[in-house]
Amino acid sequence: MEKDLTSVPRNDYHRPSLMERNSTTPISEWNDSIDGLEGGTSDHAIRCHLPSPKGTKVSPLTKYKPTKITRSRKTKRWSQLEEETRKTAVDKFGRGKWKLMLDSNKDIFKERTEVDLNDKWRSMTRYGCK
Amino acid sequence: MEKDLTSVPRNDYHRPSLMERNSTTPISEWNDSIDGLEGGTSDHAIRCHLPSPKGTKVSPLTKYKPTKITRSRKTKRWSQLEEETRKTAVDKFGRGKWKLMLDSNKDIFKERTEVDLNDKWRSMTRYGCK
DNA sequence: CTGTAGGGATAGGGTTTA
DNA sequence: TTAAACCCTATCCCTACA
Repeated sequence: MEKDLTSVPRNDYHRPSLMERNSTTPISEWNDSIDGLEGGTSDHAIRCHLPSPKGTKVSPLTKYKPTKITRSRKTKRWSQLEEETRKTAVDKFGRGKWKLMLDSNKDIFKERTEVDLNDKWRSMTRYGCK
Repeated sequence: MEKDLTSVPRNDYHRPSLMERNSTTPISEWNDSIDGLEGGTSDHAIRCHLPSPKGTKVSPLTKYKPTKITRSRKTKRWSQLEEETRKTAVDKFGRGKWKLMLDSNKDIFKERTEVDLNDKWRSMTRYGCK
């Protein structure tokens, strides 16, 4: 079953849910969470990377494994105006008030979500760039 | 970064009552180190300690418009011990007896609320995984 | 009033694209 | 390869209701 690729805006709230997107994805959400002792002196930054079970249960006949994760949105780089607005909004409302920023600048962030704002903020601060 | 950084150490976090949390919502942001893999015992010495806004502007009588709030707790993933304990407790007391579970494991669920337990249960069962 | 259920928003880990 | 952009969902907060 193919999905429609008409670049649905994010209003379509059909969540494909990993399983639908990639049927070989193991349902390992909490079976091996190693983030145990974080209360206090958490000092382990190494996540165990278990071997991915990919390929262990794939029938040799069904070689057609469309891992195309049909993104619902096309990648769109942040414009200067958007970045400026976001920066100002963070100074004004504080970090984390993404919804508020969004509502206050609907026209500018027309195609962005709160998560996008958060993502942008993260990528901007991740490497020292303010 | 010119944002105010007020870190709230999770360990010393005293969970106030609902009313207390509801009335005085701090505007402060927690210190966000992006990496999250800091030693924990090496860099928590120098922090700006802003005066606590407790009791400065609370007016229980007027319930103004529900303003957007900021989080007062930093996200903390459930440890394996917590999950195990919760799972056992569910088997023991039955689902929904969050307060009971909480009281029976105060030491483990030190920083969790009944709602947290419920939330965890929800996320665990939300996708068919039990 | 206490405690639970559920909706909604954010934080952070992961994946895909450029 | 790296980083930006995007996705997924665990966690948190609030409100309604039993």
